[in-house]
Amino acid sequence: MILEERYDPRKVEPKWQKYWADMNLHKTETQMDQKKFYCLEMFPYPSGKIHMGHVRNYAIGDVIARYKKMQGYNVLHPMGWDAFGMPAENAAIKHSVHPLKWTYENISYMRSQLDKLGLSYDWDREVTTCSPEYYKWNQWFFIKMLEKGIAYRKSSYVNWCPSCETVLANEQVIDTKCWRCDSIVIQKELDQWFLRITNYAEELLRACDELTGWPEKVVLMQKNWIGKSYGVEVDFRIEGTDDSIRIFTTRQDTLFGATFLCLSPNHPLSRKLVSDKKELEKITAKYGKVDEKLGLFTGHYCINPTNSERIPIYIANFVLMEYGTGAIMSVPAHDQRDFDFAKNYGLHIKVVIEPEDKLPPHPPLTRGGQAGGESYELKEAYEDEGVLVNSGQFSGLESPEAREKIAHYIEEKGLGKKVVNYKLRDWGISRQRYWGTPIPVVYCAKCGIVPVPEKDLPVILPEDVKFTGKGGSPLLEAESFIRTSCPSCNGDARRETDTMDTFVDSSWYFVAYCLGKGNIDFISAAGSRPSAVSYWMPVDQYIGGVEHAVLHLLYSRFFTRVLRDLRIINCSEPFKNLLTQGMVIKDGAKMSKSKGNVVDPDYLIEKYGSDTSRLFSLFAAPPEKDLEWSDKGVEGAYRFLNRIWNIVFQNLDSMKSTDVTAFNKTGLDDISEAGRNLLRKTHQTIRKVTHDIEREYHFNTAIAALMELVNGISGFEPRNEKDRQIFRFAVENTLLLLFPFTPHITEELWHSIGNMKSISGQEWPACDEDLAKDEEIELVIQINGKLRGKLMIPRGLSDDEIKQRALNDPKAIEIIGKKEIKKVLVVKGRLINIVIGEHVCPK
RNA sequence: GCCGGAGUGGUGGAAUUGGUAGACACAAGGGACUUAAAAUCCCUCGCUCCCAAAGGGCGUGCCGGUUCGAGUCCGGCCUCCGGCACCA
Repeated sequence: MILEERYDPRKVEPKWQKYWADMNLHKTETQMDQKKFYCLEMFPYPSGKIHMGHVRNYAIGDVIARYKKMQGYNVLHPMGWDAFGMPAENAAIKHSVHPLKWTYENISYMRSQLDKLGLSYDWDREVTTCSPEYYKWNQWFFIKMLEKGIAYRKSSYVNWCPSCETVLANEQVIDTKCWRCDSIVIQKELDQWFLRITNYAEELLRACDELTGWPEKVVLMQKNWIGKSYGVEVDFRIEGTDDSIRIFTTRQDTLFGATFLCLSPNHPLSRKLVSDKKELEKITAKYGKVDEKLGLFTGHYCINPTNSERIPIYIANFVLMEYGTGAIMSVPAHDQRDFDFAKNYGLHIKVVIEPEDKLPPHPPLTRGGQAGGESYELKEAYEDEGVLVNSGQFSGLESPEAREKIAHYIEEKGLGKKVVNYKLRDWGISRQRYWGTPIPVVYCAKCGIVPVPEKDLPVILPEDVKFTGKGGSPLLEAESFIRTSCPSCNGDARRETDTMDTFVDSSWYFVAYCLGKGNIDFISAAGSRPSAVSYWMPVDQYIGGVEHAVLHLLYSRFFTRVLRDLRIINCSEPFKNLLTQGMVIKDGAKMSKSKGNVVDPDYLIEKYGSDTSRLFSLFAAPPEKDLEWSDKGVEGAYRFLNRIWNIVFQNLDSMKSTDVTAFNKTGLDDISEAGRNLLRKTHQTIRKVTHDIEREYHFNTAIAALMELVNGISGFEPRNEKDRQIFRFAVENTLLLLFPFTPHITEELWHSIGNMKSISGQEWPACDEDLAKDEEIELVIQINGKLRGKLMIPRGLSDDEIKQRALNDPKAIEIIGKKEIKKVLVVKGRLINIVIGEHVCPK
């Protein structure tokens, strides 16, 4: 092979991309007897073109995949398309292009972009979520969940634009207004499908502690999202009726301080207790509005079961129906929201907790004030824990103990019970949209809701529909789709027109990759254990943006458990290790079209090639941190690759004629000092690069180490045969170590020096610790902790010898003078610290 | 408000368990080559005192502490970023 004088990535990169494809080098087989590594990057939404965030994400993944492969793992490294979603539908409305066409054209273009990046994907395993072959299994899982009671139907609220007559996603509601027509968005009640993720709340929470390969931050976010809390439910009898209101609280230590009770406007009792329905409607309309705290007195009272006090019942817009019991006791002295509310409506404020120290900054609280606590003025609620007062038999206890005792008392007296609550809600998956997986049920006048039988799956999403952007989902107009017969009674029936949330698609795609294109089949797999899935799962390394820290990752953990319970999979956690890469920033802000600070990957690849683009993305910051884009930095990366190219080109003849296989450890005595240094540096670099990749994938420092090695090589002039061997050894190892980062140029140079086989099949270099050892070390001399000198000493001196040398150092002698030496500390291989007194030694 | 994370040269970032702060780059300045430029190569590059060198002082957001020794550990602040946000 002939090496061009000048490095031209436009020639080099397509050549090797074709070579790898022709050789089928990235095809992966399931081989049960081989150690495996499943490397996965979050698949993209085919929005049109890839952006720099993708480049970074996939460059990181590709380095890991190629590195693991060189280490002898059987690596699964797949890619696919998260292809259902709203932008396709928006494009249809705006540009009259069918979502299917739009999506597949985008996929085709983006696929070519990924190929240009030289990513080592096994495309035989590609998944496209909008293909019937794929979404059939969304439907099948849904049916299975329906059978198991995990999928269910209930009424819920959606964002609704009255003008467009359509449902809006949260991100389409901008400042309470419709994104397209600026109408005020209202809440509309609809029957929708839910998945009972809350069944798994406890398991998902507990297993968080086993996610040791995840960033702590993400684990914490998941825990907070699940939001477990311990408390009690207590019944408050409504005066003059047989009804009672059940409230939930975590602060039962403040129970004696409850001076009123609040119901959610959506609470079933609200309609019963409020006679003025118009007022109730007003409050209901403001339900969930964060800025206003509104209340409505019901005219009814209830009895605080602990102290028999009669307290008013209010309806309050800020009480959530979805959490706890939809009713709360209000303790204005110890909850700021209740405090504000009480001030607003002139309600009693009764202190039942005092701070233990009773010191400012808390407002002065007079112990034993008159009953009701009106005798002093509070400026704000005291929300911390403390000592109970005005709490009957519990007065004098501290909050934690009081909570235990009061909870026990409540259970004993039959007033309520201890409960655990979670913030996690069931997952609503119904979307009133076209471009998604049809939910496979039919509605029959006689039989009600009937699931589509497995044999009739998939329910195909019809193509001939109209996109107007008005009047809800285009499926509502698709008569031939809607009209069907009931699978149970054969009578006329209507299909469900809602489609599934696209998070369903991405909750199991990593399992689909294990089976491969055309082979996804869980029917024959259920109950048995398909070898491919059990071999590959879990994903060993998952890489993606932190924006998916909660939803996608939590849904995937949930789905994996459902699949486990269906005996399709034999692990509970889908992702063993997770790397959340930082954003790509330019001029201090996230790249976005509106800011005009985007860098176009196509332009970058055309100008510098993908190797340079990859190298810079990996060099400029460690993967988990944000990456500040720098055009100049890209130039620097390009320059570095050029330097390596030039080194190889300039030494081509000598390298070709040097047999590096004859090079070994024997006969090193006659090597020149420069040769010895380069050899040592090479081994040290092997060690450092390996170490940095292993330690949290710190590619930036690994690349820095390679730059140092290249600096060493370029300053080295071989003078004899041994030198030439070392030179070639150093260059070959540079190429091997650099290969996962910049596969094209290294493959080119690898072949140019006479290697016949692909560099991708080579083993990862091993460091020879003997050869990596420094012969001399630099001894740092500190006096009283301050750097005062440096000394080269041979490796392996004893502490005493080191002390002698340091104390004999002229500079040390000068500074120490006649002062007393109090202590001498030797830190092996690093430094010596001589501690001396302030004054001249008296002796 | 609550929960996280981060503050290091002109810039991006290094510094493995407390042990030489600023690796490696970028930018800048100077030089070589060239008719010239680009490219390439070489040198300088935290601040400061000193004509300069030698040498000294200061320096990892701020204040204090522990230690022979602190970017790293502890306490208290400040600033920025991210997540959650009426969850009772």
